[in-house]
Amino acid sequence: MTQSTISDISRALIEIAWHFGPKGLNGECCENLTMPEFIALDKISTTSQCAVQDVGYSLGFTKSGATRIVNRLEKKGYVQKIKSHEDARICCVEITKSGERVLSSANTRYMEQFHTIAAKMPEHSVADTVNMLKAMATALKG
Amino acid sequence: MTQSTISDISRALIEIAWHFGPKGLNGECCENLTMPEFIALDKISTTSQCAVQDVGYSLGFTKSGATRIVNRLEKKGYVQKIKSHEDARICCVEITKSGERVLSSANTRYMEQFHTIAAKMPEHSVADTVNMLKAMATALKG
DNA sequence: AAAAGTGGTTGACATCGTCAACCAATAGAG
DNA sequence: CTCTATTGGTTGACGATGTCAACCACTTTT
Repeated sequence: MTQSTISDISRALIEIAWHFGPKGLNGECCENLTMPEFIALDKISTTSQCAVQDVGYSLGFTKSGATRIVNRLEKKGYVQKIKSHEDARICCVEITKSGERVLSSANTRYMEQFHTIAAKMPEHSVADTVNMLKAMATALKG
Repeated sequence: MTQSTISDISRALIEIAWHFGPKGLNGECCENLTMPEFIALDKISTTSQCAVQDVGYSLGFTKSGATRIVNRLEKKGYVQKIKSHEDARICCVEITKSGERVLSSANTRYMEQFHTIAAKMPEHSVADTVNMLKAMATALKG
């Protein structure tokens, strides 16, 4: 029992998580966007009237962590903070044109990565693989 | 084009990578083991005469990063460094009993997580899912 | 109007990995 | 056999990133 204490399935999950995770893809998703920044930017782009804490929530960060990541994105010119008219405490975070561009570019990079991998899986069709991953992602949220 | 700039497949991959990655599972795989430590420990447990740099290589870390992570594991009592007899420059890193215990426990936790997810995927059998993930992991290495 | 709650920010801090310089040991060339 | 180049590993300084706790500003409750 000295060798191979962990199972294939754990190893596979880890491999995937590591490759597509914060450290994979050379530690950056696209240009100067880290993985958490990518997730944050996606959240912001798909949420109208996105409060700073909403960003933190989707990343599992504290609210101060949320402030920091939004500030970083703002400094890079990818988002803007605008005070809400309804409630002056809330900052609505909005994606800029530049942010949309970089988000779409990061997406492209992800897709390329995925297709490179998918091409190396002769036993599985790309469509099946995609379906399974989507199902898994859905299951993760539920 | 303001909404939803990134595709479902990217989103699914990110979801999975984030959940099973360094930040997922509450930021720790098991007890006081981080994700990179988990990977390192697995590498060490399956490699005989494991040099410090081998650990770094499997994580994509520099050699100084490798030293640091091995030291952390050593401080926690999960590995031991032993000078090689053949080449006195090399430290052979070996897993301890305590290390094996924690590795196996982390593995269990991973498996539980996976099965919870798999149970929520009615369209896909667990076996199919496992096969696909393994195929993907293999494709990643090749 | 006072008290309690909520959104956001900030300073101090811990963690973690890199870079570059370094030491020790080995291997190769003459 | 010695001198040099290479290799494995460590360390100090540093940058990046997230947390905690205290704080301010604005709202809501009483």
